Amino acid sequence: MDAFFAAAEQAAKPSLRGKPVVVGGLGPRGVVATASYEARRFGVHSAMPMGQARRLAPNAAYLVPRFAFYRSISEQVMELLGRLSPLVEPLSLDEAFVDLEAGGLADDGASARGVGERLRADILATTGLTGSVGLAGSKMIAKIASEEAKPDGLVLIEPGTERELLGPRSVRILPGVGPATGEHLRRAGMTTVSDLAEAGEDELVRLLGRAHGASLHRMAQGYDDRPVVAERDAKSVSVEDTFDVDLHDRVRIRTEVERLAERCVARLRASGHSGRTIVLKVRRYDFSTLTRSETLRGPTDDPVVVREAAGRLLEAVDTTGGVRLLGVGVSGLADYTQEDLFAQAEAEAEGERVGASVASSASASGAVAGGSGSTSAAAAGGAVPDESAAGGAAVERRWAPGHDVRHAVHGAGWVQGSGVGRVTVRFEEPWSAPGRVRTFSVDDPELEPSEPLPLVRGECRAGA
DNA sequence: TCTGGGGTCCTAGGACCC
DNA sequence: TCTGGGGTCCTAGGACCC
Repeated sequence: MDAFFAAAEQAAKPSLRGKPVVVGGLGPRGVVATASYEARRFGVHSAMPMGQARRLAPNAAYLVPRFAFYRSISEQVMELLGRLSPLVEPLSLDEAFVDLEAGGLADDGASARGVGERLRADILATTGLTGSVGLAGSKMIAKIASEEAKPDGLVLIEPGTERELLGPRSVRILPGVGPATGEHLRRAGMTTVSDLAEAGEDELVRLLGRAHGASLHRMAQGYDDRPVVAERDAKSVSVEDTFDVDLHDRVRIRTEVERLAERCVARLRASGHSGRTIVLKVRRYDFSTLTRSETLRGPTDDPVVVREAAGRLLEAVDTTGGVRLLGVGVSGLADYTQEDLFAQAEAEAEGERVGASVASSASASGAVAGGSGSTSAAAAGGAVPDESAAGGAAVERRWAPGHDVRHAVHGAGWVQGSGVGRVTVRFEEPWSAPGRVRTFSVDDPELEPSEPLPLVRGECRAGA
């Protein structure tokens, strides 16, 4: 999808079409998630600090991401891809590989091009958004082709022409070559793909390590036989927060870690997993980042166990100077249910009792299955957040820029901005002309948050 | 207004085991 | 009895991707 988040916002908000739109974090430490093509002309791009984007494009519309909305569009697009082939490998909300051969719909350039053009038309009809298609004989080349195709295009790279096409290009177009590897290669005198292709595999391995060197050597020849993989299991679940101002207070840091642990476990459980390794992540005031991890004897999805493990890991971290970011993750995932865990803990406890006293086996099983006993209630009480401090933030969230609202008299609209007790709303719908702006009190009883409207009007999309 | 959040994969060293 | 050769697991960090 082309400039996906920004394009989705423009589709939802007629007044933003043709205008620079920047979607990203609006706090003091936010970065750009997606810039519309209009905003890119000012030099704004993904991962840029928001402050820098505002200097470059002061008149752009700045919006927070609405992931649930983007996900619903993404599902529509992925459904269309699923009609082409059973082998669809999503890379993110807005990008996927499709194995057309496995779908039996295309077996040469002409048929593939036809499928690609029909797909683009279907995506536009279904979502109101444009997508770009790259067609080639491998994932790597198809990806490069899709980059070339953007925005709103289709590029087919005929098998056999890969090397001449890639040769003169920068090493940076190869997947897996980022800033560090690019610089590494430049210092070794290699800047183009053909430089890499001419270098021996041994030299690349010596330079970049076994796996990276070997794979880059193959990619530089235009050779890539990685299959399209439809279902891959998640390997980890994590949550993290960057704070608007650095945290110094050790007690506050501790409670934030505990809240992150709760959120992480909620997501872990929602995904139907448990995990063995708990990871704490700390980014300090100077941006130096460290992780500390602990592997349990068995997988858990118990919030108390994860919270306590994260807390123990924090004990060993020096936070003097301040903390900018905290994160908690769980890896070593297993798809055990809670029942399985209890059964497993019982079994292990039984096993331990055979050779040990009852007292020591009880503490051992606690270490495995978690302190789901007496510490639970106290810890849950301690984790209740201080709501009074979050009052202002709650108002901000309720009227976040870009979010949909409904007014009893004026109908559907979206928040253009808010502050000093006022909220400014533009009243328009995806299919309407650009609408008018009105301002209300933040506690106006006639104004309420609402769900995003579909971008394409009407129910019958299937015939598209 | 200087740097998000969610992931994946790889490497390297040490412990441990046979 | 001056020092092997694998293999696996764990931890920490780094590069990369969207």
